[in-house]
Amino acid sequence: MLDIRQIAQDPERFRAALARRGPAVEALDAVIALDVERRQLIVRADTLRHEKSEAEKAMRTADKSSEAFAGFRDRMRQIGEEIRGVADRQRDVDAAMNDGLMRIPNIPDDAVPDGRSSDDNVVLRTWGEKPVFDFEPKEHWAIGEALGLLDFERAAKITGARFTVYKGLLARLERALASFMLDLHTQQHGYTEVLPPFLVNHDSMRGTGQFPKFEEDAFHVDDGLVLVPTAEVPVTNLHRDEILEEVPVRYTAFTPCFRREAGGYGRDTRGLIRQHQFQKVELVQFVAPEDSDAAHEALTGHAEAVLQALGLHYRVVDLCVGDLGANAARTFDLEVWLPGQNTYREISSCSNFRDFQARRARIRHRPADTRKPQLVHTLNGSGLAVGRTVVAVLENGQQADGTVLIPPALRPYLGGLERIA
RNA sequence: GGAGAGGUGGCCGAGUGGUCGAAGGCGCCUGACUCGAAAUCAGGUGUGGGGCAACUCACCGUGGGUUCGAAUCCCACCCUCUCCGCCA
Repeated sequence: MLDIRQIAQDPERFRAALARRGPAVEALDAVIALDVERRQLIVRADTLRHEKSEAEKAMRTADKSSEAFAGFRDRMRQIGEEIRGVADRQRDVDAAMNDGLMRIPNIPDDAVPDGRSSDDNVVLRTWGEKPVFDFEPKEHWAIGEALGLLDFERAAKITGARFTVYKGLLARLERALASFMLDLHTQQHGYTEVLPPFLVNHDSMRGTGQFPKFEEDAFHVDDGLVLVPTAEVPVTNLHRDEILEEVPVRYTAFTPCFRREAGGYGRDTRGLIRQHQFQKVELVQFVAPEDSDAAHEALTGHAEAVLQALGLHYRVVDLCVGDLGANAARTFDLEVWLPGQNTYREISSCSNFRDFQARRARIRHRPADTRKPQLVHTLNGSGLAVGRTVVAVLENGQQADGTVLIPPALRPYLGGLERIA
């Protein structure tokens, strides 16, 4: 959520920044108009309430059987009616303005490149090299099914499309990768491990910006709860409505993620790339505003460290405005090389939200100098998407004989196992 | 699921119809004392909104209601704790 006062103060700045995203600008004018009306109503209600409280002071000491007291009482009834009327309108206007604000996306950082789609993203750097094969590399589902360790058909039977059953060493590989990543982030990068609930309420979904715009993308269960689409939601909301004593705060969490993938019907129908349920190790940071750009670079580096340790070739791209998520001010994607698909695929998305989520979720800290609470900046990134890491390990480690070589760094987590056969 | 207790400022905790944005304590800030620190003493210290400002308004779990007036009374809901039942 953007700050209505900043918008009112300098609407042109916001208009220009949002125009880069396209049609989002129009919602801005409606919100500005509602804000003007809102302020007028506040002044009116405050004036009435002031008159009321002055009268109340007089009534405290007045003789309750006097004529003056009776006169006050009648006047007070009248004021009470007026206040109720103004307050009702105020509540409606406030709700409308707030709803509008909640639907306006974040303003992109000036550094975000122009562009309409992922084709316009800018490659910042590349690590490692494409592995060379003396045979035609297969795609991960072919490798997994040939080994008898991936079962899409039975998953479709017991649940439906876009679900998978992992078996044997592949199930263990997923578990090993998660442990490996969590150990790296907690021991080397200063994150505290968190195991949050996998169901959250609507307030949490609003706090991180998934709602109200993307309600149809989530799986809803009864009682108004929602299956988490990412650990970002429960972990960032850990500190909703709080004033943090110290920043930065860094959390990492391994959770399942559930997404309807509404609108993605034709895409990635085979394999593990686009599932309704997948697992992810997430990195979340709460930092002082002046530190968020540096924290963004650092967090991206923490995600990169996983790929480097696994020896997986990847590149880092700076998302253009057209590809940038609604809540983010800036996002760096990590794209791992998948030889079976002969392409780079997103395996991590590292975003700086600045105060956009913090304002929605009311997450603040006390700066040492002022002691006045101030909104923090929030950041998060996958470190990494575990299912897609399994894909990368399979496709990059595949051998001519159908076996898969395990990256050395991961072997301690698999009892020393060197290859999946 | 049943019975009971409770939700008040950064934290603990008092407050049962008006003089309560709220006693007291802890914590924190400033000053005194000290070479310095601790201890002690004095003062200060909630959050958010509106207004150029003086100033003003709201907020005691959430939402309604009663009343001239509600932290305080009534209703609904949410959450926490204790005991019982059930259960991985």
